[in-house]
This record gives sequence, structure tokens and C-alpha cells, in this order.
Amino acid sequence: MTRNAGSHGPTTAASIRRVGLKLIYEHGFNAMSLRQLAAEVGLQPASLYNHIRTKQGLLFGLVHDHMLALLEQSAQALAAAPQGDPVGRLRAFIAHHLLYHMEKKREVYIANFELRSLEPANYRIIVALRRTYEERLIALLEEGVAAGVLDVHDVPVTAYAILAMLTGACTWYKPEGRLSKPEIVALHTDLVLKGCLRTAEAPQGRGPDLSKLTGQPPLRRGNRPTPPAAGHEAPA
Amino acid sequence: MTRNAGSHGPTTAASIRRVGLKLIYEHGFNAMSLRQLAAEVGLQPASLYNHIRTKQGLLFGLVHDHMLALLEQSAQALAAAPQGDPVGRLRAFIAHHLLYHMEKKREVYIANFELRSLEPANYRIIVALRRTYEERLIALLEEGVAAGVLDVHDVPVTAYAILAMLTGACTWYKPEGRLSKPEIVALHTDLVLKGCLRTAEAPQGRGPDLSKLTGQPPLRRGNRPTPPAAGHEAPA
Amino acid sequence: MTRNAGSHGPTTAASIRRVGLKLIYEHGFNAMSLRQLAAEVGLQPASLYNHIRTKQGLLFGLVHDHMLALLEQSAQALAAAPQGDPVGRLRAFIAHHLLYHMEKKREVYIANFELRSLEPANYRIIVALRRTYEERLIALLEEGVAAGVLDVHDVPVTAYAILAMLTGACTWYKPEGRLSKPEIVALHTDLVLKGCLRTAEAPQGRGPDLSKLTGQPPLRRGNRPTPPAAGHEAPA
Amino acid sequence: MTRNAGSHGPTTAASIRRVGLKLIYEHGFNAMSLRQLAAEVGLQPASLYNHIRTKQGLLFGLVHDHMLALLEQSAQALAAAPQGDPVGRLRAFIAHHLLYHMEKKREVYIANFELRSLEPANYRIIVALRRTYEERLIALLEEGVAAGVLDVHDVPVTAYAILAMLTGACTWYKPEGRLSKPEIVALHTDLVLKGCLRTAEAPQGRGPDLSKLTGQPPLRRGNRPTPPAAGHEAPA
DNA sequence: AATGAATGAGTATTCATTCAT
DNA sequence: GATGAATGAATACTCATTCAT
Repeated sequence: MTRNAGSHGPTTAASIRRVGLKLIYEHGFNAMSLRQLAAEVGLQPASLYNHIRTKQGLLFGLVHDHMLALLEQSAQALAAAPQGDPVGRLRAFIAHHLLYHMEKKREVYIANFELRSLEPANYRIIVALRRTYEERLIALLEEGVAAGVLDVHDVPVTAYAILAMLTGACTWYKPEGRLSKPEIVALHTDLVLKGCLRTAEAPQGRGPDLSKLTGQPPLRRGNRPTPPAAGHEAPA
Repeated sequence: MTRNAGSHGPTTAASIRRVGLKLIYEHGFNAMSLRQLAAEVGLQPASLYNHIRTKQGLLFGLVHDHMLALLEQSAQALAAAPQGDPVGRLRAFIAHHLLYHMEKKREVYIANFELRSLEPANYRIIVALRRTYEERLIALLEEGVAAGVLDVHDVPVTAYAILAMLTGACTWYKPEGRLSKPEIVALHTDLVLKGCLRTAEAPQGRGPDLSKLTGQPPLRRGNRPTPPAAGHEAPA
Repeated sequence: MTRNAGSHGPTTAASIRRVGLKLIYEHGFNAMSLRQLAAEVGLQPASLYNHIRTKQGLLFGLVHDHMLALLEQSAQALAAAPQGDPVGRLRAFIAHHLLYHMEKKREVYIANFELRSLEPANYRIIVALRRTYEERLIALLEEGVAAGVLDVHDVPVTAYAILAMLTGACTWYKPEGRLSKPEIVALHTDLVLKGCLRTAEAPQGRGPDLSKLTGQPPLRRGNRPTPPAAGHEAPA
Repeated sequence: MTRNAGSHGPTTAASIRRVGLKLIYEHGFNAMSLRQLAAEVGLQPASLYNHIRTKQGLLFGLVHDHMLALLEQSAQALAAAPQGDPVGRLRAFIAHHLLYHMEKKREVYIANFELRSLEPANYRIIVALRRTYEERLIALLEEGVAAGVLDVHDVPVTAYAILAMLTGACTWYKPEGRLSKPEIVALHTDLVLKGCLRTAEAPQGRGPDLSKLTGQPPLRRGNRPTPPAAGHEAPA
């Protein structure tokens, strides 16, 4: 098998994306300058524009590609999990989420922290993709509740809580750190499942019964009026 | 009811802090300009310098005050909780953390997102305060484990996971939202406690035994070699 | 009489306008750079912005002030001319137009040549003022025609032709040139009047009768359907 | 009728000139970019350089060709006019000038407005051609004066005034406008001739006698010391 | 305490042009 | 004849900050 003509080594466009990712991660989108980027890639600033349309376009491209990859990988993870086993599917999602987030630490960081640097139109696109992703976990929790194996007070809020917890791991994770990836996955999986699994004994024994507290039935997808918008507000 | 002599409206310095907080929250520290700030306060840019030393000083002041308030309030919350009841103290901490974060949404957001905009010296001060705060939760978990009422695989990582989860709530919380503060507190308290409480039945039945997986004893404060650095790295 | 504090010598803002006028005249608005302007005024480029809002704002200010001055001076010239004497008023207008245009050569040049560099909103404002000015001459011609002392085939087109001719003088006029201002005024006044005055003998004897040529009655303000738009088209 | 082999559509070079003409006319030479031009022609910017030497070269080519065409057509117009009839020849020139200027509105506009964008060497060439053209009208007026049929106070200034007036027409002329070309020609011819023709009655009756005013004899080509430079000054 | 003016460093982006392919 | 990539120079404009008043 011969190598393609253009595939011997990183192309300039790929370098720009790679270095751009690094610089945005390290300094933030606003604090990073295209001069810096060009210098690190070994170009004059003007030459960047043969490969990107604008600085904003670079950011959007990075975040957008990340979102698509995240959705794609989550789909694959769920496709590989047995259909009839809600808990197994939830485990698969948790493992996927953690592994992707530990692997793509910088993409994830940018996608979360630089949302606000996106122009309104781009912002809407990314938030819609993120919403799609969140809905996957929400659907998983609802499956489990419907099957009677999970017990959560409020599905969407619990989903956001889980996502926040798992995503937090990529904040401090380092490959050379004390815990291995499988350990981290196991630990968080355990934490989440213990928090969500239906137990034989009455759950009230261990925690407050929310329906008592609020006088409302626990919310499910069906009667959820306006799910809380996760994440930061869009710029005005 | 008469008005106090000194309370007739915010002083200029306070206005600057208030508007600064809002603008940093809305646009980010780098994207917000002192011109904007001055305009919203009703001053010329040059006049700001009668009240702040530098833009960086404004940010540091906001974040620093927030950290002190957070530490102070957590101390009060724990002081009010019974000494001998680790689970009660954990509940108190969770409630305090959530309430503070929902109340001071913007301060919290800035303290988390704009850490990287702090100059190294300021960064170190804030991270040290944050570490102090994190250690309070770590201590609580260790108390509970020592008392045999909690069961966590790895105390510091679990602490970070809990903090990430709880802090995430202030991301989407809105006063006019679907859930009230007590509901949110109850829901998250339940989720955390179910995940951490020691159960009568064997926990292995519901989650993987991490000590099996890793071949190491569960870590506690004593044998923790290099605790994972929480949060984002400081700029170079 | 003591001098005002701020009036001893040209203020910075006035210098910017003066030098700006010169540079735009010499190089054209697009070809002139604010760096140049700043250098000639003796400022850093950034300092210009204490006195102008944008480069476009500078251009508009210059052109706008010129148009107002032109309208004001033409009003004064006509006010000083006897009411019942259309030819005398026409003479007054011609003299005013030529003198103003020879005096304010650069303002006039810019107002004519850099119209296209104006942003649409500014362009509309200036064109409206110019239209007002043109209408003054049109009204004068109509007065003369109504009084039976002028004879023109088409009032608006003749007005534009006269304006083009007179304005052309400022193109080549130089104070140190061969002809003095009064000579230039006399020459053009004569040329225009001879072209427009009603003569005792039949005018057909000297020129074509347009109404024969076109089969239409000569146009006057009354039946003028859509007056030709003088000047260059607005940018798209 | 069969199509010629070589005439199947404009060549690339011709497209560039055509689109270049349009863009310079619409936006001005400085404001128009070769990128724009390339895009409208359907090329990459680099490909333009297979057809033009530089942007300046494109401008010069357009203006130069226009000047040659103008000179050529004026020669033809005068060649067709009877030799011994100065007024007839003046009529011919006026008609030619107006028709050419209305037909080649954009070329004319560019040749007048973008003179200043020409490099000094190119500028001199074009101005020399224009001077040649102006001299044709000057010569015509002098012929008429010598023959005793025209009466102008100052030949060159009158010539410039006439040219300015006639050229002004192409500024507002539109094919779909209110007046047809023949009407416009007739109107302006009348205006010019009335202004220049020697009349039986004493002209002093209608206009000021310039020779009285200035105390100098009317200027003719012979005693003209320094003819006024028509048009705008070249950039330094 | 407030301000108008100034500044040096910096921003993203555009431009005409070149050149190897 | 066409192009993708590169470039050096330039552009208008913004920024945090200073300082005399």
C-alpha cells in the first residue's frame, strides 16, 4: 500500500488546528493571538488566511468537530451495548464519556469554556449539538426508570449532575497521574450507579423523599415542562 | 422606617465592582473592556483608576472576596452541624455549597472560569484558598469513612467528583426555574449520599470493587502520594 | 480683550481636520491613511480617536460642514440680491458659486470626488443637501423663464450644465494663476447669461429649436416627471 | 449566418478588462481589490497575473485605450465636418464629445476620477493625451474667433468651461432617462453656441465687457503666458 | 474624585504580488 | 493558463494605563 501524495506528515492546515487547539486551551480564545499562532506554526500571520477564514472560524471548526466526534463515539458506545440492559447501557455511556473526556481533554475544555466566544449563530449550532448529547443520557435514565432498575428523583437534573461530575474528571486528569483510566472509570461508574440504582429497601430510608418535600410527583420526560438549560448563557 | 445615613445608594467603588462582576460574567475577563465598565458606571475610563489599581486588581479582588466568603460560609455551616454526625455534617456541607453557588452564580462562575486570567502570584493565592476549601470536603469524607458510615473508593477523587457535580448546578440554575432551591438541594443530597453511604448489603453487588480492579487498597489521605491538581493549569 | 485659554493657536481637533482635508484632497480618502494623518499632526495614531470617531466620521464631518457652508453662503448671496430681478439674482448665484468654489477648492473637490467613499447613510444625507443646493439654481432659472427674461430648453438639465461648468473652474483655478477671481467670475457670468438670456431675435436663428427636435414642449418644473439624478451613483 | 471561429465569447483577458472597468467605476481604483476582480471573473487572484502586469497596469491600460479612442473619434468627427465652417465644426465636436461621453460613461468617469491613482509616469502620458484633446477644442474656438463668427473673452478658459459642462452630462446621463441623446446634444449645443456666437447687437449689452474689467485685451493663443493646468494635480 | 488627551503595544484582517507546481 | 500557498507591508481600530489639570 503506497502513501498518498499529500499524507506524508502534517499538512499546514492540520498544524494550524493543532497549535490553535493548544493555544486556545492554554491562554483562552480571546487571549490567544493569531500572531502567536502563526509564529508557532512557522508562518506569517497573513498566511493563516489561506487555511482559515477567520479566528472565529478556527474556534468554531475545532468545537464543531469535537461535538460531532463526541456524538459519533457515544453512538458507537451505545450501539455496542446490549439493547435490553439499561444499566449496561448506562455503564457504557459513562465509560465512553470519561474516556473521551480524558483523551480529548483540550477539546472538551475549549468546547465548555469558550462557548461564550462563539458568535451567536455558531453558538446556537454548538448548543443544539450539546443538547442532543445530553438527551442521550436523559433517554438512558428514562429507560432505566421505566424498566424499574433506576430510581432518580428528577431525570434531567440528575443527568446534568452526572454529566457535570464526569466532565469534571477531565479537569484534573493527567495521563501520568496516580489513577489509571480504568480506575477512574470504575470509580465514577460505581458512584453514579450507587446514586441511581433502585434498591430493594425503601430509598426513603437513606435519603429524603423528594415527592414528600415538594408535594409533586417526580418528573419524567413526559411531564417535564421546560428542562433547565445547561451551560452558560449565550452572549447578548 | 427611616433610611440609614450612610446607606443612600452604592458608592462609586461598589458600583465598579458590581458592574465589573456583571461584565466579566457576561463577556469574560479578556473580552470585557474597562471602557465598557466605565461607561456602564457613568465614568470616564481614566476615573476608574481612582478606585481600582488595575484591571487585574479588579478581577483578583472579586475572586478573592468570593473565596473568603465561601470559606467563611462553609465554616459557619459546619459549625452549626452536630460534631459527632459525619453524615449530618456532609449534608450541611452539600446544602451550603449548593445554596452559595446558586446565590452567587456569577462570582462562582468567574472564580472557576477566569482563574487562568489571574497573574501567577494571584493565581497561586486563589488556588491555595480553593485547595483549603476542597480539603474541608475531603476531611468530611474521611471522617465518614473512619466512622464506618461512608464507603468511597478514593476519597479525594470522590470529593472532586462531588464538587464538580454540585458546582455544575449553578451553571443552569435560575431563580425562576422549574425547581426550587430546597428541591435542588434535596435531589443532589440524595444523589451524593446514595453514592457514598455504606450499605448493609455487600456493595460489590452493585458496583465494581475498585480494590479488586487495581490491586491496591483504597486510598485515604494518609497514603495519597500526589493529589490530583483540581482545576485548570495556570498560564505559563 | 483677553484671549481665551483654549484659543491660543489651533486646537488638536482643528489640526486633524485641516490636515485631514489636505491629505484626502491630495491622495484620496482611501489612499490616505490615519497613520499619515497622525504623523502630520504630530500624534500617535491612537490619539486621533480622542477627536474623531472613525475615519469615515472624519470624511463625513468635512463634507457635511462644507455643504452647510455652501448652502449658507448661497442663501446670503441671494438674500443680498434684489428680489424682483431674476437676472441679477442669477448673477449673484454664479458669483457666489465661483467664489466659494475657488476659495474652498479642496472641500469642493472632496465633496464631489469622495461622495462614493461615504457610507450609505452618510451618502444619503450629503446627496440630499446637494439636491437642495441644485434646486436653488433650478428655482432661479424658473423664475427667469417665468419672468420672460431667460430662455432655456430644459431647466434642470441646463442647471446641471451650468453647475458642472462653474464647478469645473475650481479644478484648475490657482490663486497665483493668470486670471484673477473677478475676471473668472465675469467670464463665466457672461458665458452663462449669453447662453440663457432671452434674445429679441428668434433664438432658432442661432440654435436648434429643441421642441421641434423632440416634438415635446420644453420641460419646466411643472411637468418634469423624474429629474435626472446628478452626480455619481451610490455604492451598492 | 455562421459564427466566426475566433469570436466564441470574450477571452479571459477581455473579461478582466471588462470586469475591472466595472469595479473601478463602482468602487474606485483604490477601494477595488484584485481578489474581487478575480472572483467576478472566475479566477484565483494569482491567475490574473497571466493577463495583467500589475493592478496599476490594468488601470493605465483602460485609461490609455480610452484616451486613444476619444482622440480617434474626435478626429473622425472633425474630418467629417466641412473644413470652412467653424461653427459647423464646433457643433460636430460638441456632438461627438457628448455622444462619446454618454456611451462610455464608465471609461470617462475613470479617466477623470482616477487620474490621481496613476503612477507619475503613467499620469504624465495620460495628461499629455488629454491636453492634446483639449487643444482641439481650443483650436476650434480660435478658428471661430479668427473667422469672426465666435466671440469669447478667453479662449482656453472658455474651452475648459465648455468641456466641464459637456463632460458633466455623462455624470447623470442614463439610457433610460427622460431625455434622449439627440435632445441632450441639441440642448447643450444650443447652450454653448449661444454663449460663444458673435451677435449682431453689442454683446456688452448683455454681459460685462471683460476687457473693460481687466484692462487687458482678450487673451488668444498667441499671448497666453501660462495656460491653466486643467484637472487635478498629480500625487507628489 | 473626575477628566480630556495622550500613548505604546497590540488586534484581526486585507492587500498586491510572487512562485513552484 | 491556472492555482494554492506564502509573504511583507499595511490597514483601521482598541486597549489598559498615565498624567496634568
